[in-house]
Amino acid sequence: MTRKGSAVQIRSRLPSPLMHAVTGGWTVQGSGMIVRYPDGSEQEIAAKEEAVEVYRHSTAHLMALAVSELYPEAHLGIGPATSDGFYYDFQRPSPFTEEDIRKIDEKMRELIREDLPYQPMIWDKEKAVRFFAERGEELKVELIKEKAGDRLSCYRVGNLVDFCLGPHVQSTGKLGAFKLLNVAGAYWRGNENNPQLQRIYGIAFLTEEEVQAYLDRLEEARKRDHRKLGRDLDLFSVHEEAGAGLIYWHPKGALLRYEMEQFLRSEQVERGYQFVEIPHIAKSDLWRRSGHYDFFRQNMYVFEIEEDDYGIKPMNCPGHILIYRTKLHSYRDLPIRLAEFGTVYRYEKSGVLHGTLRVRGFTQDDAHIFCTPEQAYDEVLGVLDLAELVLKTFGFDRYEVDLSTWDPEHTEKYAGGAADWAHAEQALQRALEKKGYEYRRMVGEAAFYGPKIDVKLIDALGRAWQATTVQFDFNLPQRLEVHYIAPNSKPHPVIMIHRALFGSLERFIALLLEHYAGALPLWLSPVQVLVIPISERFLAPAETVALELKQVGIRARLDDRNEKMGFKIREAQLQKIPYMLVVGQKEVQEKTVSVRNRFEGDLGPRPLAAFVEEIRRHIQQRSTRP
RNA sequence: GCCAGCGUAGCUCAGUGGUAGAGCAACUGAUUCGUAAUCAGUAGGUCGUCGGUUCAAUCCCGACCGCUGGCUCCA
Repeated sequence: MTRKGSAVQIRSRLPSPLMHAVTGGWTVQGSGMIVRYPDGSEQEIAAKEEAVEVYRHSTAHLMALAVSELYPEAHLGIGPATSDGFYYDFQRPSPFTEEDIRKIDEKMRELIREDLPYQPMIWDKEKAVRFFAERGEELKVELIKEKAGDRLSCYRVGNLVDFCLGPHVQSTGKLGAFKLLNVAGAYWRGNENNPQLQRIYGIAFLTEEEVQAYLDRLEEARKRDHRKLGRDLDLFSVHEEAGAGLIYWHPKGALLRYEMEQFLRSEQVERGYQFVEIPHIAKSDLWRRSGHYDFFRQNMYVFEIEEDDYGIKPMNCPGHILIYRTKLHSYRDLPIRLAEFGTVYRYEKSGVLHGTLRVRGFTQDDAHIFCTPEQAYDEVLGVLDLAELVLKTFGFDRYEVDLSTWDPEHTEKYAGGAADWAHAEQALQRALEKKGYEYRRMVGEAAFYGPKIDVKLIDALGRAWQATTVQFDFNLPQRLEVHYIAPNSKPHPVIMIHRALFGSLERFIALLLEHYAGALPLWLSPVQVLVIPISERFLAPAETVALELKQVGIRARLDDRNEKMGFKIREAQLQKIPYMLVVGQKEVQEKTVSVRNRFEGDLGPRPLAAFVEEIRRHIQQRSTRP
């Protein structure tokens, strides 16, 4: 799963919207779970992962049975296991209330006590279709018609019969460690145009302890929620009167962004990137030519100035292209790498907004690489190298890598020709393999304009969010005539690679906060050192200490409030300030400061110069700890 | 956008068809303190907004705004 020396992790194939499974604690040989296959045969499952999946799936059936008994008017959708539980979709005229969920939970436990068997049956397709049609289970009929062969399996538990591949546990008495969590609307078969069903989510594990552990972790996750940390640490705010999905960065948050930008700016300059700046709005002429009005208009904010239509930029690419196009470029000039911390605005549906993870205005650490086809592979590799440095520097060791390719069945949906796509995919794939990353190939997941590599990071609740992205673009160079002069002195279309490493600063900061539970690495901490005089009598020497720290570029603050030291330390701890320096009688006499670290507590006194040396080293090295 | 839940002081949360409370934070004063909360006092809310029902609405109903968990979509 994890390649030696790298840190790639692929999550289970059916991700839950909630958290990952709690693992560990499984010591017995074999799972001890006997499952029943469609042909009636039984077998003990050895692997815990498989056992728990069956357990969850059977719990989903149990829930469907409970629902069908309590609410006979409810019809069945699908009910799979997820990475930490299960869900089942129901079609019902009135929504499930929280009271309904409680009743369903109770009913399930009652049915467990009845120890009802899961009985497999092999039916003819015709019989199954008739059976479900008679029961009014039209969704099941649709599924069977589409998915089943001539013979198919169904399972009966109580009065519930479900079209299902199995296997299942022997009887409901084997189940019990579960909890129903919430109800959500979910479109039938994931299509927005289909009717919306009601999905009931639950968690299920092999033991009650694991269920509890999961709930505890949910509670823990709430504490590292970036929205809470952002407020508590005074980093950013969102304002109802100003609009949803628009982030206001406070001084401390802005400082964090500044540090991140400084870091990445210098790394990019070292690697031959050049920084540009472009306006935030452009006339519709540009968006029309770029194709954004055809493909992205529903996400754009448009308005009018003196009878001309304008659009706020949803992407930086056309702007960078305008700069590239101001002169003819020889193949000798390439690659040209134009970078910008570019703020873009996109209309996002209100229901998808989420803290700073999904917003309507955000700043990308964007760059566009203009190169020749021959240079593409090296450029992609260079981007991946830099991406790895970024993720490592910020302490991320858990991420997913996807290679999104086009759908070869529907090539007409895409810009660019087959040769372009093949060449680009190969460059991406070769670079991934060179880096030794384990990745998932996502066929048909490419943008219409080109294939891409995405790196996704995981939030506190286990949800994956795209950060780094490397995308080829066959659309813009063509539409906006982006060329270079080849050795044969003819213009050739340039290869354009769009890339972002943080993805967006807003999103990356959210993930960073959740990753560190707010205790940001020293070099990123808005306040690095808090100087605490023991009482007002030592205000003057403490002030001197703070001043000396500031003079050498350390972000130090003095807590000059008339409070007890313990109180100040408590607040500093809650603010996750990396170092606290206590100054009192002893320190003044001995010409030292007493150092306290947020993780290690009191480290004792030492000369200020020694402390400065140590902390500057950590800052310079961008240590992720302390 | 859709489904469900929620919106009371800066924060966390009580509460009621008869115009609202606690803790923390803030402010004032006292205290001058040795590694996660010193004590006392003061002030602070058109109960998200707008409409409706009612003699009377923070509470009941509706719309809108915003937030949360999903779905669809995405950096």
